[in-house]
Amino acid sequence: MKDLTTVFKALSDEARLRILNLLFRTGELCVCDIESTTGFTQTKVSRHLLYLKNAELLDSRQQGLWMLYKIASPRNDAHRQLLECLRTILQTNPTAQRDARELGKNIKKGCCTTFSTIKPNQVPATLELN
Amino acid sequence: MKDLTTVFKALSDEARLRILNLLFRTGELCVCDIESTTGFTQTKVSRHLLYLKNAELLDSRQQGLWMLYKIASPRNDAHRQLLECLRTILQTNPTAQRDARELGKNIKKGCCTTFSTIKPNQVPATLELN
DNA sequence: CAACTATATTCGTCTAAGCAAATATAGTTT
DNA sequence: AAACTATATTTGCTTAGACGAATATAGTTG
Repeated sequence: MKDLTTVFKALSDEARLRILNLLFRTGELCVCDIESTTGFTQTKVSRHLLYLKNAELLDSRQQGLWMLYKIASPRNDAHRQLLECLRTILQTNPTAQRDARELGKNIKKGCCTTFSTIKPNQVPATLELN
Repeated sequence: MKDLTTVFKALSDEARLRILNLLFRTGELCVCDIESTTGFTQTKVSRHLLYLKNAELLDSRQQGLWMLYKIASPRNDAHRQLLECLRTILQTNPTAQRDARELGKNIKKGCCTTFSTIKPNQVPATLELN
């Protein structure tokens, strides 16, 4: 039960839900992309990413100076179901949709995501403006 | 997004998850059934039930002196998916399973659940002792 | 209506967790 | 190696929320 409360605690904060949403809609982002899209301070983004990673909601890998984060690959069926549930819920959330549009602008301007799986010329449909 | 964090905050506490689990496995319970099964104080059970109800995770109805709580009926698709996800996750959790067995004993002894939908002679399979 | 019972609420205390600013760490470039 | 950059961690402060004990409320029974 300890694990479960850890996961839900990680989800019980607006900043963390917004960060998760960006990652659900892109695939992989560095800290500064999240910073510029949300307007959060660097400390705040970094702290919350750690929180989400401890709850096994995110995986990360280092790419040179950048640390790239993405939604965790599912550990088991329950884990997979939870992640799918989150994706669905965030899909229809107004704040989450607004952030997605903002991220779309950032990517088109060509920010750090050039190091990530998403290139400026490959903006996914869910991020398109309008 | 405010609503979402409210829901996950409600889920981010072990006591509340244990209470939810009992309700997923029975259908409807009064406060004192939850008290005797979990060993929580009356204040604690009552407070957490309110928390869960505010998050629209529970519905309640009054039956004489007793207040009966049950898992909320889904408001929409996302809500339904979340509740199903929770049910699945709790199904395989060791603590949740232990509580279910404890509740099974209580029901067989015939506690307040005689006022509820579950009668001592109708203990559901998921609550059977071995 | 008075005693009783199940549940809800208030109160005072204590711990967890959020935040920004400052600092540390580690990879990169010159 | 020195300057630079992206990210992580520490520090000190402040707020949210968990708890039990005590009390209030409201339905029930005699």
